[in-house]
Amino acid sequence: MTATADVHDVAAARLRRLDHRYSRGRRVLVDVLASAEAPLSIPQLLGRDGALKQSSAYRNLAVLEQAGVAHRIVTSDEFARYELAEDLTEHHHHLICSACGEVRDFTAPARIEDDLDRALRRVASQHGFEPDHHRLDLVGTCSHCR
Amino acid sequence: MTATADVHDVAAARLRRLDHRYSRGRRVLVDVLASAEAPLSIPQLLGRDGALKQSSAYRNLAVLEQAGVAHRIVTSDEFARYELAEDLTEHHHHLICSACGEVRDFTAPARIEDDLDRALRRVASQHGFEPDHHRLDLVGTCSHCR
DNA sequence: CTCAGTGCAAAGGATTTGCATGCCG
DNA sequence: CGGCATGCAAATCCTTTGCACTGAG
Repeated sequence: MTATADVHDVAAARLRRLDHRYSRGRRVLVDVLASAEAPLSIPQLLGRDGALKQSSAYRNLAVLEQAGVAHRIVTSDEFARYELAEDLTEHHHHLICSACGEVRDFTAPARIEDDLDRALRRVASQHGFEPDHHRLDLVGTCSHCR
Repeated sequence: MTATADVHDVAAARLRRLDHRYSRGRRVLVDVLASAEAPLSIPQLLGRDGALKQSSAYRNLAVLEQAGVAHRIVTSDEFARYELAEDLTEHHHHLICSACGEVRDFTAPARIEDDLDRALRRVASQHGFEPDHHRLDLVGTCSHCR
């Protein structure tokens, strides 16, 4: 599977749908996000590819998020972090280190996910709430900060 | 039950432990948080009690969080929000409206929670991660914004 | 050609901090 | 009294925006 190529195809298509171009800067962002093992902050993104410029990165990440290509998450950390949209990766959750702010991906057993989804749908309907997605994070201290 | 009084006692004790005083401003913050049905942003807090001053509120919420009395949460919203620490309320989760940013509390069935805890503990140990707590949010659109 | 995308520098805005004053212990 | 707490205003710092320029279609 040429997963990365697929991601670019999808990204281009989703941007086109909103009359946006899949420019070099946006492609680089998607590349970096696709090769990351966890959500990245803007400083981290800029650090991973010197061609990225701060203001353009902010702008393009906003566009990518609008288009459903990228997803923005905030921890208690000072920076927002970005990752590829879930349907471009796989459903996963985050280990968040409250000491250093780092985030790491993990997946939960399917049975847990299923039960959770069912329960959340029930709760949502009780509150007249239209569910979009759930967010499950484990907050604690990473092995490095212990 | 004089739950609110208890909360103040606990708050005072936890602050004292760090050589901090349970001043008037801090008491007011705890009062407002205790009577709220959801996490509140600083503007919301200031609005609920005119005696609260912005800079002191920020400072005192930071102190209350350090002391384990209050808990800070961030949504995709522009403001951070505060609620009482979980052991002063009861374990709950949040419905987060991605349209207006409002947050509402809900609780999940005990079986779900138990399964989740077990699964998360397993995942954490696999990653050499020291778990503190989990965070489960349901993101979507509230009845008001639909 | 035209108009979205880019990059620099300046502006915004939530949060933090300096400093003089007030108040609890 | 001594030191933390307070409040105003000024400073910070992540993020957004204005504007002139570049590049994709």
